[in-house]
This record gives sequence, structure tokens and C-alpha cells, in this order.
Amino acid sequence: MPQKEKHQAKKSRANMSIGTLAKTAGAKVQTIRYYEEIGIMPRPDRTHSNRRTYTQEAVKRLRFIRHARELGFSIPAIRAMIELQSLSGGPCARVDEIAGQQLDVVRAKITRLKALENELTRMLNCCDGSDIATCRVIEVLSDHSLCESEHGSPENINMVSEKTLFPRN
Amino acid sequence: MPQKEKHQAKKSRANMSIGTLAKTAGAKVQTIRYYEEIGIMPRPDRTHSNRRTYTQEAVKRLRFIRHARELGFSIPAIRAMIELQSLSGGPCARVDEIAGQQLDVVRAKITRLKALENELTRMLNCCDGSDIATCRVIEVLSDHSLCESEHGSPENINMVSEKTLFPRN
DNA sequence: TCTACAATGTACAGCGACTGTAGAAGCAAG
DNA sequence: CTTGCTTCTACAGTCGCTGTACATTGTAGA
Repeated sequence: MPQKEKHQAKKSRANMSIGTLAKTAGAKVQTIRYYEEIGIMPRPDRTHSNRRTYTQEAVKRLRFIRHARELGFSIPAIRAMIELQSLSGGPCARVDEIAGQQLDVVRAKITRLKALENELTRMLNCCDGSDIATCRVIEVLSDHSLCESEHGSPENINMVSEKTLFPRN
Repeated sequence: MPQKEKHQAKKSRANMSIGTLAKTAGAKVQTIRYYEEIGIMPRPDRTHSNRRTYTQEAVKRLRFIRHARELGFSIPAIRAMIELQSLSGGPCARVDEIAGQQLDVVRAKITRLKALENELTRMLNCCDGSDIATCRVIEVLSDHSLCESEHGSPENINMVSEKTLFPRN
């Protein structure tokens, strides 16, 4: 545990160090610096000795980012939502749209993974566990045509990417 | 389409070029070279002009690798299965174990993604689409405690990694 | 034979979203 | 003052490819 931070943590109005922010919002110190570098966390003030000091605003922002990441939103999607928030007062239809796209992606992944589950289950059930030479698992893996159902590739089960949300061509 | 390959494709006994192998087994040329580099595809013979020539054995091996990848197996897991295959005659319990672990991973991912789906659905249903200031989506994203159920982080929905299958510490 | 163009070769950079490391400096407690 | 933590910058590594640059080789058509 950090020692000097206990002191600062008590007076919640005071600015906090990057380590305290990390613990408070549930991120690693390097991740926070990375978010600053890519511009989704604002550049904080610095102490006389060049250390970052954060306010409660930063805690809110970082919690928003981390939670969205946990729900699978990509950094570009999060960046877009942050920009929309800053235009306060407007309608949130675009935010809904981004969240809706994320939901579609999640559902597609579930479908894909269920196909994989079936395939793996079937493969394992067929193997009698006796000999490599007659192993159904290896056989099925060697020959896609033995698959009962179509399964996609895992490249497409990754989290929604910039290309998905913001196609360029 | 490659022109000279049509010729070679007819006599299926003959060795084939990397491009023909790529089309036959469903991989990109660079991917094959990458697999050779990391040692899961054997180094093929070369022509007098230094070009790789592949046999039917290579087609089988590459199909095995691609199919396993499509089912979400990691490269280390595939490497392990290939090594086990070379010890032909032995029992295939270890192959089953690797496939079983993969199944566990897939099932865990499905569980996680269903939680995300619920969360996103609930979030979207709560938003009346009127104003950013009162947007439930942004609110929920800003405050994890508003979530009904626990959801993990998407980092853990990635494909089974070397660390998962072969932990080192 | 000449000319195009496709395919292949090597080597290396880039993707996404971080994570880890090295080495220096600062800060507080004992 | 020393010890031990934290922070700083800068950069390399993760995973499984994919794309690029540039040189060379092979082949088909004129």
C-alpha cells in the first residue's frame, strides 16, 4: 500500500496522484498514461516535481472508459462517446447507436462461440481416448468437412474494431 | 489467378508452390511463411531458384493448423498437438485434454458475453433517446454499480493463450 | 526474343490495447 | 541518512498475423 496516499485519500477534495487514481478507478498506472497519450484522458496538472495530479473529474472519466472497455467497446467508440458527451444538451441517439452496434457484435460473437462449442463437444465425444492413430479429435481438426455445422474464424470474434465502427473504404 | 499453377494443379502428385498451397489449404502466403518461421510448418524443399515446394503432407499439416485456429486453439496448443501426433501409437489423452481446455474456455466466453449482452440490452432499454444530459447509457457506463449483474472484462474473452494452457509461474 | 505482369523471395513495420522493463529521480517514514 | 516506495520518460514486447518495399524469377503473349 502507498503510504503518503492514505493521507491524501482522506481529504477527497484534494488532487490525487496517478497511483491513487489507478486504485480508485480500477486501472493500472501505465494504462492511465497510455490513455493520456492517445488523448482519451485529458492531460492533468503537474506538481512542481512534474508529477500528475488528478481531480474527481478524472476519476469519473476513467471509470467511464474502464467500464466501457469491460463491456467490450473499442477505444474509437469510447472516444466518439466522450466527444458526444461534451456536446451536452444534444440528443443521445448517436450514443445509442454505438451501444446498439456493440450489442450486435456481442450477439454475433455468442452465435459464433456456440457453433465452436458444438463442434468441440462433438469432437470430444467421438474420441474413445485409446490411440493417437485413430484419434477423432486430430482427424476432425485435419478435415473441416467432418464438421457438422459451419463455424466462423476466431478473428471475427474479436472486439469491435475501428474498422467495424468507422469503416474507411 | 496464377497461370502456371493450373498446370501443376492437374498433376496432384507433383510438389506445389506456396501460392497453390495457400489456396488449397485456405491460408495466406505470408501466414504460411510465418508458420514456418515459428516452427509449426516444416521447412520445405526449395527449387534451384530458392522457391519453396510443398508436398501433400504440407497440405494436411496446414489444414490441421488452420482448422484448429478457426476453432480458437492457440499456436502453443497447436504446437503441442502436433508434437503429440508425431509420437504416433501413444494414447491421445493429452490431445483430449487440450481440446477439453479449449471447450472450457469457449464456454466461459459464452457466459461472459451473455452477461455483456444483458448489460447492454438493459442499458439501451433504459434510455429514452431524448437528451445527452439524462442519457442512461452514459450514466450506466459512468457507474458500474448501476449494473444489475457482474460482468468480467473482455481481456478474458480472448482466445486461450500460452499462459492459460502452459502457465509458467 | 522482348515485354509485361504475376508470383515469390527476404526483411521489417504495423495492428489493438495495453503490459512490462530500464534507469533516473523524488518523497516520506524510521 | 538510509530504505523503500512511487513516479517519471522512453521504449520493447505481447498475439497472430497482415501489409509493405524492393529485388528476383517465371511465364504468357506479341
